[in-house]
Amino acid sequence: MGSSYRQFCPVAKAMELFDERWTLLIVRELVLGSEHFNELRRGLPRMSPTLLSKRLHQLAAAGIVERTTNGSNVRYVLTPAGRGLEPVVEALGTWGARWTGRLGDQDLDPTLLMWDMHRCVDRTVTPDSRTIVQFTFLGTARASRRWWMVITSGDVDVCDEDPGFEVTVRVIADLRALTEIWRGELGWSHALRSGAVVIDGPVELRRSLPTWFVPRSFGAAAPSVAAPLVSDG
Amino acid sequence: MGSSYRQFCPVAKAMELFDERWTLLIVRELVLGSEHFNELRRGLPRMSPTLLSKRLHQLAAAGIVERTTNGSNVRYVLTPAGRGLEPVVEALGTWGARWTGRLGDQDLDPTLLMWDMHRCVDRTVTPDSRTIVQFTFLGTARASRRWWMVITSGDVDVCDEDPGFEVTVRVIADLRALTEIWRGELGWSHALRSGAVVIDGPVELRRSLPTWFVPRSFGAAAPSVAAPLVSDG
DNA sequence: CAGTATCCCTTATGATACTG
DNA sequence: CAGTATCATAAGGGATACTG
Repeated sequence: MGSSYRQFCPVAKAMELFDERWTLLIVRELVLGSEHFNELRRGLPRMSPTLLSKRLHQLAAAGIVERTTNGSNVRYVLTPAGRGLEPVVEALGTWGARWTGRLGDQDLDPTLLMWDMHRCVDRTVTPDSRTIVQFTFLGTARASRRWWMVITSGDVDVCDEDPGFEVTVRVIADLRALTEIWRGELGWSHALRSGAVVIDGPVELRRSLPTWFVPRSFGAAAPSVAAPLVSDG
Repeated sequence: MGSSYRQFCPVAKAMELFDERWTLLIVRELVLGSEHFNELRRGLPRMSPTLLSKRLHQLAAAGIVERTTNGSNVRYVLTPAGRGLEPVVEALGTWGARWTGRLGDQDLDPTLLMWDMHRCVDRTVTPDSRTIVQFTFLGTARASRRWWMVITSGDVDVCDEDPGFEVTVRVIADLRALTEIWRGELGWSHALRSGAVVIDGPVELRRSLPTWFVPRSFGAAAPSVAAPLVSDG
């Protein structure tokens, strides 16, 4: 943990734990349901494994995370204190959605977007049979341009290589547009009308696909209406 | 501001601003009503003026604070975006009060406690005439042992030198005990019964003094009932 | 899968003294 | 009162390669 502020104020005592880079984002990932080291890495791709490891130890020492092993199966789980952070993450997300302004180009990341979306598929509204959604992003480096999401009744997977199954429905999207949809700032209908996103496939799937992905994004409720802050992108 | 996380997540975008040391504590001070540079310094005594200045500029650049000058009078005021951080500070404070465990000795600070208390005097319940409360802390370095709070109808001042007025009521307290009272973890009545705090003066003032100070501490509502985290103090 | 081991280097920030 | 200037040190943390 960072060094002490030497203040009795509860805000200061809390921030002693969270004023270090990445810490609260790990908590966010855990709140969102990640449990394994490499799951966390996928949600925090810019973080070095060394640092992630260090932070997890710190969080465990602080009583926020518990590391449990079951044979060779390692899991990180929030303790009650860790779950108590959900309102903090929520408040930060709400503020960030409201006041943080337009995303910089560098904040757009197809890998992260696919990872985030794949864990928020509502399988009560997706087709019963195995469904493959192919995503193509425009204006993105070739390597991370094309993605496949394989939705089965038991699981959702994403990969950047053709899994070989026949594609059920295609999504061709401007990366920023889909990201903004995901953040709740842009509506599917508007994006489809403007052509920033195109859905290609059987009509009933084209219709329902926008309901398949249910952002658990914090603060998604409040699309920014008033003037946001200046972006420093 | 700290470097970018390169994530579109609103929590990450928010934490780009707040994962640097002191930043959110400055916001806390502003929320609590400090406006001038040296007021902020008093609430953040361990922060160097250079760093405070830097942070204020960062907060201004981020649109959270506005610096206004009126002749030679400089004020820092939260913008709407800054005021929007109140729920964040609140959530952190609530979490900190609930889960942060027993204060370390190094978190106890009579100067800070006096500064914090003096701005939370409820002048609707203090005597009408000028009232001087003398605080004496036990087990504290001589220099910061004795304080005078001068409460008038228009103002409240604290100083660590005898202002020369006749003392109206005396408070002799264990520093930790008064700090815990202030945090809402310990009741006045309990502290008075145990002798950790003694109030000396006219009976009606002895009775009412505990109501004079109304903590605006965040999260003071929830004295920690369940097991708090291990303190690393 | 679940991490460690290194290495380097920027940067953050604490301390102190000074100025308009 | 409201800050700047300067300095030295420690760390924080990014990148990459490697291990059980």
